[in-house]
Amino acid sequence: MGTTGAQPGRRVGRPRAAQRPDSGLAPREELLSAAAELFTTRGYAATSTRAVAERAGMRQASMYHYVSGKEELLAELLESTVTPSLAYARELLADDTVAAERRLWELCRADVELLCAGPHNLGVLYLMPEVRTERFAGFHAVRAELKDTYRQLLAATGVGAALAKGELELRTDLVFGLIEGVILVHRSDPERPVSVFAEAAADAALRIAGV
Amino acid sequence: MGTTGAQPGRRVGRPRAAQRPDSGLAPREELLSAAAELFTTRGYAATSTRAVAERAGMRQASMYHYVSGKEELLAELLESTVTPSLAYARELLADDTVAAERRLWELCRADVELLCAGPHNLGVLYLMPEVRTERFAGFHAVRAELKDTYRQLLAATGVGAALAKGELELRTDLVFGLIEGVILVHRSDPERPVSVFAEAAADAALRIAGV
DNA sequence: ATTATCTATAGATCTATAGATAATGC
DNA sequence: ATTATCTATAGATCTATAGATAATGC
Repeated sequence: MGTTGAQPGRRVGRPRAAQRPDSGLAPREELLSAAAELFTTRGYAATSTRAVAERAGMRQASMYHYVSGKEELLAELLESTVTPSLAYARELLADDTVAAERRLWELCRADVELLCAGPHNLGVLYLMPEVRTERFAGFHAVRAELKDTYRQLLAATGVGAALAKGELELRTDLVFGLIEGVILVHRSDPERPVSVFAEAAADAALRIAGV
Repeated sequence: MGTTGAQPGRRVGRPRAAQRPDSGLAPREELLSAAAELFTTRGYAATSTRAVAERAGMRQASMYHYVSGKEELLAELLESTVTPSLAYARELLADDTVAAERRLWELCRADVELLCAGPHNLGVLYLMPEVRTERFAGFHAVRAELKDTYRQLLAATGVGAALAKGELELRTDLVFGLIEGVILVHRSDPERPVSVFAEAAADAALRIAGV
């Protein structure tokens, strides 16, 4: 510990120019949180390093003490959303005490919950054109594995087992697309309680899958 | 005519510095087409006026002869996609010789077709954070009307008539969200023939609606 | 001495305007 | 004369680095 977690009072290093109420977050986390808010609301390219740093309570140049630049912030935010998803997906895939239909439903529900939860709608990051570049290959790899787990779960259902390869792919794409696209729905009415919404989306996903 | 439509050969005004094979498009259309390609692939903020102008075959400054700036290009692209949608939606809403279920399906199908068709995936424009700003109020207004038409069609179905208000809104949001989100699915596999894909998406939408 | 910050700034953009130029039209 | 372009550029960014500074740690 030590370096993480903001200690109150006596801190090493030159004091910040504009100090603000202690957020309790370590500087790097403050930066990530600021980036999450700004990237999701204004977009990645439209957000300057100055805006991120200033919102995290430090000057623009100080940011480089913690991260190599804007790209690193986005890469980390992307991976931090998709990695827990994949971990849970694998757990579900391995658990054959529960029917595949039920596990697929649960995966959908959990993912919507994850994407819509948190103070900022991290899911919208997935939709940004900038994310498609090679720079975020790490994220893409994890995401592809997640999608493959969806496919395997779908194939394990009664209906799925009977599908031709192309048809299975299409349905996987539709289900996965619905789950990721559902962020847009959430954005259109953020008041709706996430848990109810996540269940409705999971129901919808299974209907789309034809399960 | 006259000012629209590129005449071959003798054209008024200083010749272009770098002339290229005549696209057959009027300069403004060339700019819109260039913007469509760049905005959809790289994102709005990440696309410079220079990139747009140069791709349209003219120098950066010349662009201002035709448009007031980047925002106008985006505004026009947005409205040009949603307006035909709304026109068709109203036609369907008025046509009571066909069952509401069937009309809703047809609207979904046509919208997916429209969003995915064309050389560039215009639908992804809807997803960009920049679009949420006041500047694009015109687009938002038309889009809201389109969504309301979805709602009315859904309410006119056998199932829809029986729904409570909140439930109807949720299903409208899910259907509308699926249709707009489906762009992501298309993007993940652009090879799939659009017409087949559009029908699959419309099927999925009705299943989500519970119709 | 080490650390976390700061200020200052170089160099690379990017947007929008001013004013020149090279065609056709009359 | 009118038009469509061009070149040039001012002014506003924005990113990333260099080097100074103000704390604590030893």
